[in-house]
Amino acid sequence: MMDAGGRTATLNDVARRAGVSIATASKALNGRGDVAADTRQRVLDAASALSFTPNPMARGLLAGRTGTVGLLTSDLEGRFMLPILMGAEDAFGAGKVNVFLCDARGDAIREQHQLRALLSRRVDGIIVVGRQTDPRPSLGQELPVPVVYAYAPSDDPRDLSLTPDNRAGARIAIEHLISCGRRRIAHVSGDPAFAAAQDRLAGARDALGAAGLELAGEPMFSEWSEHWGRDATATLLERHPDIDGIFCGSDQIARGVLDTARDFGRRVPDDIAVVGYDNWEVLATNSRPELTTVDANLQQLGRQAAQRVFDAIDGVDIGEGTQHLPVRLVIRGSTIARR
Amino acid sequence: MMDAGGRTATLNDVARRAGVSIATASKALNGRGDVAADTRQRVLDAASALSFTPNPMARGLLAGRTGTVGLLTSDLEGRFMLPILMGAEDAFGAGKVNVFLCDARGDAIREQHQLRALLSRRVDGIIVVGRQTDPRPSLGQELPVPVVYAYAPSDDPRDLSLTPDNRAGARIAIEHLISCGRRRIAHVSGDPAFAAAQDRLAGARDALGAAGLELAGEPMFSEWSEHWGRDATATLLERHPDIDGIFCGSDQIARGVLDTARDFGRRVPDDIAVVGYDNWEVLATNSRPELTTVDANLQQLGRQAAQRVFDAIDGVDIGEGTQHLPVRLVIRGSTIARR
DNA sequence: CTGTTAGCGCATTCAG
DNA sequence: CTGAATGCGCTAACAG
Repeated sequence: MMDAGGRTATLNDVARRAGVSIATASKALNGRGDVAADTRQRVLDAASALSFTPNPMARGLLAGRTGTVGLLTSDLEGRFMLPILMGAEDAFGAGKVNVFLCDARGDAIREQHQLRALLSRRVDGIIVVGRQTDPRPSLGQELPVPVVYAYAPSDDPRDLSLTPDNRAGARIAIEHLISCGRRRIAHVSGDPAFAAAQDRLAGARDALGAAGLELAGEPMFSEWSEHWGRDATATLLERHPDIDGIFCGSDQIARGVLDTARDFGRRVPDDIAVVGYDNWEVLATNSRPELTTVDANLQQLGRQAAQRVFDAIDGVDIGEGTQHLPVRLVIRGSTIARR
Repeated sequence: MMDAGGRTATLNDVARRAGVSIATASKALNGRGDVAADTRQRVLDAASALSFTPNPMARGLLAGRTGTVGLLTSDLEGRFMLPILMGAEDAFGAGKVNVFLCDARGDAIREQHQLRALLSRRVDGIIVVGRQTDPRPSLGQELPVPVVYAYAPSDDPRDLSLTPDNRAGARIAIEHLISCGRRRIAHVSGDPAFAAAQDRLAGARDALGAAGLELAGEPMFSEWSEHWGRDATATLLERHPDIDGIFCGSDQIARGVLDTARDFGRRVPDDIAVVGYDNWEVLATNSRPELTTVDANLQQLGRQAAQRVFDAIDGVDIGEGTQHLPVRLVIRGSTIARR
């Protein structure tokens, strides 16, 4: 990596060591042009002997590309950010692209700041990751690089946004409950101001309607917490003692639901089947019984977002509008009893 | 940002617009050398009119510094990675430094790969974040940039590592239980192969010994899960029905402990006080009762790691060896009853 | 097949 | 005070 002087090896060093010109060395290393086989080998040997790595700045200066992309998140804490980030990092890391991570902490001013920093670094593209599925303000159309929105869609239909299909997720959850023989299904969800809450309710009603059923009681909205899951279930079991299924707006809520069902002496899944949402493993696989839940395939979503940015950088038209990506149901013991 | 041709403005454009040479423009913008006040103003006006931002690649090519730092994590999923990452991003983001995120997925080969990528990008420094507090292989002493290890210390004492003080954490947890009047305290922890498990046990014994007490029964080790917390507690209450306090190796385990205590009709904290570890909020604040737990101040740790890298880049000697950073106890309802 | 030449955008000599 | 020239490390034309 460094010669005796502590300086990192340059193409010049490689060329000299191989006894060729700097241009030939460049071609040999990049497989460009025609280079004699043995010459190429000499260059490769010299390069590896010196642990030569091309300076991406010099390279980028020519190409006008930096081989970097910006990942602008609005909240690193978020449970949703991570799988997306991993997926993106995955897709990029495979190639020669590196990711600049910027956390705006959900602050619009700070986001502008970070955006400027990314642009001044000449990133080749940007992925914007939000923490909710509610539309967020667009970064605008005037940016010199392609932008893809992940999880939280942009409010401008000219942008490309990838977001999980909450409505379909709720549908498959309800269909599963119905296929388990449940007919009196209630819904306990989080803050009704969230698009996710509304979309999931809509999906649930879609599926119930298609089966000629209705929700047992009014949907119960409050907050995305275990506490609420517990409280809601207590109320629910009092008002509708005959319910045999509960579809929850999140795994956290579902955990609370399971707790209270247990306290009330209802067996899950025998008396009541419960479905969560998010497949937050630490919650879903540690409950009694383990939780059937909807997984939004977020890592996949992150990978796709990265792929779209790639494509856009390569000049491919990636389309626009909000695309709803498929989700999947993970079936565990809270809907189907273990043998 | 872009002129009519869609090209981003260069120093040349600024100079021409201001009617000066490119060298003068450079000096004016960077406050170097002597430039007449009105000339400087003309240049600044031109620059802002063109939204000029210096190309960091051209600049870095000259300076040898890039203003970027690499964050090499071994596992993005990890619950510990995040606060550290946030802290670091925080400390850097404040200045003119940006963070390259690399996830090695816990794979040594992949880590080498990422390391090369970071070095070839000429990062000015590197933070290595691990997912356990067990020592990890050093990246070596031959790197051309400073490296700081966070959470997982390096196994080479010549490296600088920052890791939470698990032993002290266990001590304050036990001291708190004792101060709550508990005398028969048991310990349920995770995988004994983890340094964290051993350090916490040692700290617990320190504090018990200092009070002339001993652990109630043998420490119980298995895995860091709710399931194990439940199973362990069942065994524990059978063998030692008189215990009045349980110190848990993690919040997950503590959740399981609370569950089983409840099943067995033991009131928390009246009959048994429970302390967790990690302050994983989603678990700790949603349990019944909420969980008293040890917080490792990870965000703080991340900030410090970033600061050390800064200092090292500036040529300050940052020392070496493993430094154990202070942790704190967060007291909630599982040890002190709510009024 | 190989080497020479000319920049990419910028900061820094050194002359004017 | 200002500007012309030099080079950071590399690639892409073109000559040889």
